[in-house]
Amino acid sequence: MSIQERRERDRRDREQRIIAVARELAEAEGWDAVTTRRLAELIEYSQPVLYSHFKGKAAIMAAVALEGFTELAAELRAARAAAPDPRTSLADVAAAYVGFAETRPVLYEAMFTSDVDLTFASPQTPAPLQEGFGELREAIRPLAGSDDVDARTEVFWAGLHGLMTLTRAGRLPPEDHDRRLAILLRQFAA
Amino acid sequence: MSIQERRERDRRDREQRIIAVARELAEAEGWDAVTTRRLAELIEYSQPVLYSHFKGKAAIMAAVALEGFTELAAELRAARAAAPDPRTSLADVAAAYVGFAETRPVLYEAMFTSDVDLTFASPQTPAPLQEGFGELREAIRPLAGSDDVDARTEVFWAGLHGLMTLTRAGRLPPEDHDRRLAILLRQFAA
DNA sequence: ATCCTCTTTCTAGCGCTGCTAGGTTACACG
DNA sequence: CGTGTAACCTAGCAGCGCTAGAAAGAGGAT
Repeated sequence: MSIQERRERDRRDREQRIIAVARELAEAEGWDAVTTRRLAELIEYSQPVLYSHFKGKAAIMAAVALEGFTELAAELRAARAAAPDPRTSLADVAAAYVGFAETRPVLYEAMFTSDVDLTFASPQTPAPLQEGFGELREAIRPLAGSDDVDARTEVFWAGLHGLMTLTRAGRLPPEDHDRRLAILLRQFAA
Repeated sequence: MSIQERRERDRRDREQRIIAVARELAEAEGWDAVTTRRLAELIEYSQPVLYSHFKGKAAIMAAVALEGFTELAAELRAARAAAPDPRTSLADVAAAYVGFAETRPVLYEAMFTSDVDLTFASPQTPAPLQEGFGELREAIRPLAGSDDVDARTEVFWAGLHGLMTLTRAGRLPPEDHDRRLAILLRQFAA
């Protein structure tokens, strides 16, 4: 038994290494630099080994994205927990979201812009995704009024996401970012 | 002179054909299907001819995107012009924006999600881009209150853009789309 | 200790991509 | 009717994601 256990452990370790290396490479040189050949070289195995762990390159990106969702959820939770009252809670959670997108742009890209197939808004949705959305929702809830909380959360999220993607793609001038965020917050705090 | 004129006209025609064919191919099979080889085959010239018109594939996509911006601006203008009073004008313009993104998703992708290098929010910004944004701004203006109109427009735009991209990427359930749009509109009509 | 088996891993290669160097063809002009 | 130049194409480079089939290695049985 122990031998097989060791093998499975080694496999899991190697899989983790693939994910970690893919992430590091993406963060250092962008997703375009993440090729199966370079990944193989970095993990010191041949290319086909990657395909014994993942269905393809997209699946590797999805695995990195999942890590991102876990971290984002943790940061949103921390921001909400640290907020003194519900009034500022939304601003703090929003700031955490924006901070995440700004400091980990490559991760954000894999999570939201690239079309890795992670199911959203469904029972099969992985837990970290639901948790992240949940933090946003709880920050919105006290301010939701008569609106459906989920729908209102989705709209707020879309606002944040739109601001981040348009700014990063050079569609919005970065210098006015804070002012725009303040306007968005005011719309939803009212 | 006439000969050279004819040649220049032919060149312009061919350049337009490249753009048109790229767009058709993208709309029929998606941007992944738009390869330089297939484009060359469709315009019945060899591959290098493309590079005598455009710096590379990205530049071809940018040209298609520019067509998209022109059409979007026209549709937004029409929607605003047809709106009876400023109160409904924003809703109509927003509906036109959403309609554009939904009926021409491939164009929308080239315009906003792919990173073609078109300068935004700058004096060098091509006219169609400025016009499209201008239509949104004029629809927002009567409702802006004390906010900076540009900033408020940008936030509203980000909201629309976020809703469209998240929905298209499968991050938001399509069936609640109208409800979300209504919430966004209410936030900005207040 | 040796053989066999089955898993793991690698080598090699397919068909594709964007892009370009260098040779060929066609055409306006003297 | 030659000639210089501009237009164009053939062929190929280096890279991509992915995979078939050979080689190597580890475990169990004799």
